[in-house]
Amino acid sequence: MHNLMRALKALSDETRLRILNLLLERECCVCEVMQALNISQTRASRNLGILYDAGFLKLRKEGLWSLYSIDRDGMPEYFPYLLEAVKKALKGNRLVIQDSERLMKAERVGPGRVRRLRQ
Amino acid sequence: MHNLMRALKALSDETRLRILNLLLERECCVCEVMQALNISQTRASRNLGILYDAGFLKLRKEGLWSLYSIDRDGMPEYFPYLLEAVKKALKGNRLVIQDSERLMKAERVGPGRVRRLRQ
DNA sequence: AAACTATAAGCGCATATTCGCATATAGGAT
DNA sequence: ATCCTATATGCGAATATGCGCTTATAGTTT
Repeated sequence: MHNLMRALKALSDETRLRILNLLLERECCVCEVMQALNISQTRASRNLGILYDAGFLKLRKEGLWSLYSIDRDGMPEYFPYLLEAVKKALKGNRLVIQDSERLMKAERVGPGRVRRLRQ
Repeated sequence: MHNLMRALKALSDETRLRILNLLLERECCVCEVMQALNISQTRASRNLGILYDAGFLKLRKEGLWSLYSIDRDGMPEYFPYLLEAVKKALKGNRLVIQDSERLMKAERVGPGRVRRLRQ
């Protein structure tokens, strides 16, 4: 019950739904999430952490980068139902389409350079 | 997206998950929920209302009673995935089993009499 | 070694959520 | 009409959540 609640709480937030949408496409590092959603580093990292703690994501470190992706093998057996619901509900959503488009243009550079690029 | 968030928020609460567990078995009035979960009238009513607003429940009035049940026909197409996840996750949970047992013994009497019975 | 970079975490503030108490509402009984 | 009953709602207090600012951590480069 507690794990279910944590999972549902993790999903019931716009930022985290948008992040999940990205990760349903492919593995991302924190700075790619920043760019795709156009949010701060703190916010990207925190919300990735919440999805991670809830059991949706796995983490792979590569140099300075933290690469998050959906943990299809490690998640509880009922999680795929939640992901399926999210996928269906977000289908065609304007915002998440925009995010996905920005992800394609995103570069794997850190927050420092992202900040410089924005100006 | 907003509807999805509201649905997920509605589900990410222990009281409401326990209520949903009852309604997955059968239609209930507010006072039956009170008895099964052993909670206050306010709390039962409020949380039923939240599940209702999120789109999970339908309401049928019968005299003084408000009879809530799962709105299988009226809910968005992706809701059943959420319900399936909840059902699987709660399977075997000690607390919800207890709730279900107390529901069987519950009587369709209002909070006044419930209060008297408790003492 | 020092300087730089990507990410994580502490802290404080603003907002949201939950619940109980009290009260309102509305149907039923007398 | 009044009284009783089942449910809903306004309000306030306690708690939780989200985010930005700042700083810490740890890997990389020079």
